[in-house]
Amino acid sequence: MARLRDISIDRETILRAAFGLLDETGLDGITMRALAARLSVQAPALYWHVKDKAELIAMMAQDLYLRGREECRGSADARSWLLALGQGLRRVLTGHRDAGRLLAIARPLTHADAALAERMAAPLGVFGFSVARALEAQAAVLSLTLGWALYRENAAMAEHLLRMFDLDASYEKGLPLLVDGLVA
Amino acid sequence: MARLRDISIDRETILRAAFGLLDETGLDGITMRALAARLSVQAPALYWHVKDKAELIAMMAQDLYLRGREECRGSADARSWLLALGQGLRRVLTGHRDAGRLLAIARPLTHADAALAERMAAPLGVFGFSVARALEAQAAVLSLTLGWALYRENAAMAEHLLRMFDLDASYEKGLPLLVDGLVA
DNA sequence: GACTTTACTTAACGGCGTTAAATTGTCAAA
DNA sequence: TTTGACAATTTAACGCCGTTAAGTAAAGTC
Repeated sequence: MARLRDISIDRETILRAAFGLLDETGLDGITMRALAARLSVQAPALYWHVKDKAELIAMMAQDLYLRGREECRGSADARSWLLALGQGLRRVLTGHRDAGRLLAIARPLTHADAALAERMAAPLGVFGFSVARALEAQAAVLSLTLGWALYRENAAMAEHLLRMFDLDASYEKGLPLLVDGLVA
Repeated sequence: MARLRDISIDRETILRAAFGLLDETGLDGITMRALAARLSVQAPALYWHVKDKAELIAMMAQDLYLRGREECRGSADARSWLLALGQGLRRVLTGHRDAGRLLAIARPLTHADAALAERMAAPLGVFGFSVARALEAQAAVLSLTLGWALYRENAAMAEHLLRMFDLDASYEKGLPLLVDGLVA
């Protein structure tokens, strides 16, 4: 497996390096050249593993979503599942610089078919939600969470405004309000 | 006033042209050269009126926010005011291509001081909200709305998924849930 | 050992935001 | 009525970006 170099790159190492670069330099700092340099490689080498930059961003977005959804497993009812979804994604998003902006500019999944929709709806289906209602509820929670993350990333605006109210505590308060309505 | 050309450009015409360009070509289509061409001008001419592209995007974002807030005026109580805020902004965002993405990447206002915070909180203050509670409530509504707009702009993802649930109707349902909790 | 495949390199292209410098038209003062 | 300051643009260019094309060396295959 070892070719020209002792360890060669693959999609996984590229993804990890991209998150490292994101945290250090922000979304604007993610360039193919900078990412390649971090992997001790020339920029065009990345195109062997990744179609283009948009696909890389989409990979990162999907990774964030999946990590956010991990916390939902084991929830006892729809209410706690939706709360865990929101808080899980929020924790993941606050854990990476510009993560909200990244999700905002990421291009959507290429193949979103009915099977995917049903897979996404399955966890809430266990608690008696129809597919449509499950997707609606998730969309609401994810929308609120993503919007909040974007608010939070506007640090300069938050600078003065955050002294006048607690954005994080506000989310903790707002999320249950929405979720309670969704499960009612 | 007429100089080299019959009509010269100013910040207002630039802003309008930028929205026209946004609607026709999307966020990626907004380049200083394309914007200049639309105004029959060379790109560097824009820098006489606008500091840089980030300022232009910030101007557009502010314009969207202000237009969204216009519908709130005349609301009789906090509940209807917050509902009007959400629906107003949502209507503005759906009226421009990539408007959500634009808000997501726009850099925050440079001078967000205590006076601005109080001005933002004033309308809800009339209905007995403290400054902190007013800012919290607005942040919640705007977060949900912005998040929803971003969802909506992912048309390809929506393509198949939207056949399984109605995103717009879902917002109409989700917003009151949140607002009812906020005013309770 | 010849041939293919994998995974990279070097070189380059066009487009981007932005800056510097030159240029042109307008207006006020001399 | 010429002169000079000023406003608003032009031309030219720089460095960076994503991306593609073509070349190349190591590893796998027959």
